This record gives sequence, structure tokens and C-alpha cells, in this order.
Amino acid sequence: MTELDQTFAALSDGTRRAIIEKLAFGEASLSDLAAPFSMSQTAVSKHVRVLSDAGLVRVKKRGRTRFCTLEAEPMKAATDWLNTYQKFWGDTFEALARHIEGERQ
Amino acid sequence: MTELDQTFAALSDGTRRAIIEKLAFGEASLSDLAAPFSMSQTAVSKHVRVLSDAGLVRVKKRGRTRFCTLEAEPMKAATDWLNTYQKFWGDTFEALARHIEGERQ
DNA sequence: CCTGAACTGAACCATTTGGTTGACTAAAGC
DNA sequence: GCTTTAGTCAACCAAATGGTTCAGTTCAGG
Repeated sequence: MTELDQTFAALSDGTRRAIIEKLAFGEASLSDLAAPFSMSQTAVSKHVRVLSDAGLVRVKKRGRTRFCTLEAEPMKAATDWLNTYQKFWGDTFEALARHIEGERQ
Repeated sequence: MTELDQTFAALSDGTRRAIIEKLAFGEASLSDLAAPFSMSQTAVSKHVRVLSDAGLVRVKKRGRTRFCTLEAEPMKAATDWLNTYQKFWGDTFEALARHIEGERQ
């Protein structure tokens, strides 16, 4: 599995995206993260593990609580990939538009 | 599974991203897409199915061959999500930078 | 009209994923 | 020092994923 694979896979789950959204407002403990969800803390812990394995979240232990923070680096690679090909699609659409225009005339 | 879930999941596989990259240069038949890979055509067909279910690729049958084209719409939603939170991270990093600067002085 | 190409569908398989529970460890706090 | 809180680990489970093969369908061309 490449880094890009892991990043997109990590983002493909609503629970994990919600975790990221919450972490965008700053550091949060695992129990803070788990609170809004109707699943067990263990399940949330696993989701955080996936995010941390993908490098999207860093976990540091202070006392008995784990604090999570966002790590933007890998997300940037994903954005870059999307932007690159979105540019292509734009071009394709322009070409398509020209083609359609051409047919009409 | 939401649309965003499906989009990110579809993008989390290298084979499928390679297919998208090839389709960025224009329409291609399924056998064209399958050729470069060392897996069966059936496997590639499944990948295309995933992309088509996610709405990233449209498949139209002409004669006995299926031609695939890109569909940018859902990809834009994914980019939007990433950009939104990347802005947040940028802010967070600025705040962090200010914080570190503050500590130094 | 037969052959071969371009697929799909179904059945199967191993691995991963997303969840559970229950037992455990580590640290706070009274 | 005992209890509670924060969290992990291990075992288990059902469903999804990524691949295979083989049989079938549809269409193009000699």
C-alpha cells in the first residue's frame, strides 16, 4: 500500500472524516473524539489508529490520556493528485466543449 | 455509504488511480485499460465497476466494446472537502507558528 | 455462418475492515 | 492504597475487497 492509497483509504470513512473535522479546531483527547459517536471507544481508537498509520494524525501520550493532532503533510499529496487531474478534466471539458461547438456549426 | 465515502474509497487503489490517469487523456475501451496490468481483464472490469458506481467514470457500450470516460463531478466534492480542511490546517499552522515565535521572545 | 474478440456473471477464495466484548495496564484523585 | 478514568490488546464476528477461473452472451469480420 502506497502513502496515497493509505491517505485516500483513511478518508473514505465518514467517522474518520468527522474526527479530522473536529481535530481541525485543535488538539483533542481520544475520549473527547469518541464522545459524539454511538460506537465503543475501542472502535474510535481503531479509527484513530488508521489515521495515525496513514500519517494524518499524530498521537502523543500525556499522563494517561492520548492527545491527537492533525498532520497536514500526507493530505497535501492527496490534494495535489486531485488538483493535477482536475486540471486535466478541465482541459478535457474545454476540448469537449469545442468539439460540440464544432459539430453545431 | 455516502458519495464522498465512495469517491475516496475508489481513489484508494493504485490500479484505479492509474485507470483515471489514463482516462484523463481521453476515452478508452476496457481492453485498452486492462492491457498494461498484469491482472485478468475481469479484475480490471471490477475496478471500472467500482469507479462507475462511484460516478467517477461513465461507461457507454458501442458495439461489443465498452468505452470509458471520466466524470469530474464527484471528484470536485472530494477536492472541496480537502481544500476546506486544508485551509483550516493552514490557519492552525499559522497559529502554531505564532505560538512558537511567542515562546522564543 | 462460423470464429474470435470483448465483455459480463457467477462461484469461489484469502485478506481486510469495522465493529463488538472482556480482560488488562497505567495514571489521577480522594 | 483503593477506586475510577483513559486507553490498549486480543479474540471474535460479519461483511466488503481484490483477486481468480470458467462459462456464457454479444457482436464484427472473413
